[in-house]
Amino acid sequence: MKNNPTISQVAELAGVSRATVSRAFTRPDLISAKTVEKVRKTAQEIGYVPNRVARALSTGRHGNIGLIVPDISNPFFPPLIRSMQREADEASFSVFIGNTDEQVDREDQLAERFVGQVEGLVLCSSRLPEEQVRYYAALRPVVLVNRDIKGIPRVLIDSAAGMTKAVSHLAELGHRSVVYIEGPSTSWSNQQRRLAVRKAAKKLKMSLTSVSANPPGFDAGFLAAGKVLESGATAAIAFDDITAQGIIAGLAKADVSTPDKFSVIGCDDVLGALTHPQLTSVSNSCEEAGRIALHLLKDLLTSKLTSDVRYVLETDLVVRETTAPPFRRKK
Amino acid sequence: MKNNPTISQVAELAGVSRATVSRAFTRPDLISAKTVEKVRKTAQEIGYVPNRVARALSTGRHGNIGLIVPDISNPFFPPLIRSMQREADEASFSVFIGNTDEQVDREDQLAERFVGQVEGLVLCSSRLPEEQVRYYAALRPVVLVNRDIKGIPRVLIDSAAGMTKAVSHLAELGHRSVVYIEGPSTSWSNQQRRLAVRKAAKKLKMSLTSVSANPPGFDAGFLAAGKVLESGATAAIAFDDITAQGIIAGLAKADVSTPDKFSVIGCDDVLGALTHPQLTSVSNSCEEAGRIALHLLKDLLTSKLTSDVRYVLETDLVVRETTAPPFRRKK
DNA sequence: CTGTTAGCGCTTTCAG
DNA sequence: CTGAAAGCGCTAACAG
Repeated sequence: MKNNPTISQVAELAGVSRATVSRAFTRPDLISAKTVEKVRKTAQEIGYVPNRVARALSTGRHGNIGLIVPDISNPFFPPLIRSMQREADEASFSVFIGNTDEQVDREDQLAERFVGQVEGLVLCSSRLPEEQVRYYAALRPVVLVNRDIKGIPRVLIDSAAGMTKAVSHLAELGHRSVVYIEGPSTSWSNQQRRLAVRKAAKKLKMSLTSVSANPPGFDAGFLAAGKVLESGATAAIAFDDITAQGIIAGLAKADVSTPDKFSVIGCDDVLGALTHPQLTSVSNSCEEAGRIALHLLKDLLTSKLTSDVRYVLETDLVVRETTAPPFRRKK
Repeated sequence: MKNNPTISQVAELAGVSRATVSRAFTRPDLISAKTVEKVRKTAQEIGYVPNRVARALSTGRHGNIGLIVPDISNPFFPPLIRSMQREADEASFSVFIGNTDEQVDREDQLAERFVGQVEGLVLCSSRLPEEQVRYYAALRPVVLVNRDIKGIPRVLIDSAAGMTKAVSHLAELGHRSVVYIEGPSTSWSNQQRRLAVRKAAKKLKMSLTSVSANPPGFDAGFLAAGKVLESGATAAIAFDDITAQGIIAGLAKADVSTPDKFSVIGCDDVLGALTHPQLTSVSNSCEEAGRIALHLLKDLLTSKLTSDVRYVLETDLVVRETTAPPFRRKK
């Protein structure tokens, strides 16, 4: 179990050279069928499995890539990881997964650890300083998801369109005052979302305030509910779905029901129809993002990528059950 | 970007031997501080990063492990992956992630690909035939999660205890009639859960019926709501949380609110506090499962594991807001 | 403290 | 079609 059989042992037992054994596994077309057969059989017998590390050192290729995400428990990421994985498998790539728990130093640490043993890196919602990202990008091909750095291939899920629609939707329902619940200030996504909401509100002449819920999550949303109420708004748009749910729970605690007395819109649409009432949310195409990111990385690895790629995925509003006309509070 | 600087280049530029450069990175305590400084600096300048592949070949250790799960989008797994990752990081292990989409051949393929480049493997809910699992276990240390194979270290999540408590909980609230929503009939988990519910109901002299929701999921639960109502029960225990949410939604559609008019309990506790009202559920401690699995693997790697380990994790009931005393329907 | 010398296991020309 | 030989980049005794 510890010392694995090597190519030499197979060679000796099969009565051939090491080169032949090697070829039997990598270029079987180059040697006679019966030799392949013989080699494979004896390999099987002694439990020989090619050592990919040695192979990698020799060829300079190992087909491993690294994927770093801030929080795998955030339902936004699993579909992305899954689709990326799938795309990776197609090219027989193995993927290292790294979870940073939203901490920059852990992200840096993981990237550093990965960079010496991968052909390329995909950084999702990276919180690393730009120069640090560039450092890694200089070492190995890097693709970014939801982080916009010029010169580094990136796929961005642009919530702007969806957010704009969200504001319009609220306006149509009659809301005049809305509050935006902010995510991490360093997050590109948050910046996009905030900006879009701000613009739309201005255009529709709605009043806008904002409340922070950082790091985003159910608890942060729950805690933010008080301030949301104080804001005097009649509707909230949250940085993400989980935070939105927290707000709904927090409001309920204060006897403010959704959507009768307060409207709430989430973002990312990761909960789907799962909750009750079902959350109105800005959908994203994170599966597609994963697929495309890996595609870009593959292209990068085969030098097929020449120009600066900035792939933007649009979003849309999915209206469900947490939005309704505003409730006129007395007093 | 393609040809990375090697130890030799650093050595030459720094005017030392390759061994010294190597030591500057791996055993800095063995050489003078100023040499370390000098080496590190020139390395930095030319963008040298130790090649972990070469290092691995030389030392025979690379600290990589493989993790294979059936479906990363199933909310059951992310927390497990996350805790495993965390535990792995502590020992500077990097983890390969593999998603099988519940397909045996993909699982086999991933395991085969991983086995040549990892120190150990963790297989979650493996669908592989036992002999195949044993094959991999002979090649590399393997730890199983939710798969019970004698002789291979495994951690099992046992829903029985939690299910029993769920039934008791309902009994204490005053319920006399409960309905169990079945998952896949071939699923070991479902069998285990159904059996536990049946036993507990019998013991507490409660009447029990069952309704199928197969394949489990939100829609199946939603559709099952009608039958749940017809059953005459006042409470339901669902095979999993998602199905439970579907039932709640289905009941709501029929103007039966939870928990005032009907109590619902889920299983797996993957939704946490996310929903409103928050779902009462049977927790499965999958985080702990991940942590322990990795711990076992580490022990296995350092030959600290002697006897056959079969670690069983108990489950517990997490009472939240979807259970209440029974509503006495008129008529 | 630092340099020299062998490999780790595999692939890959280059000959036969 | 198969073998011999030369590394891939790094580490690890063993000397100095």
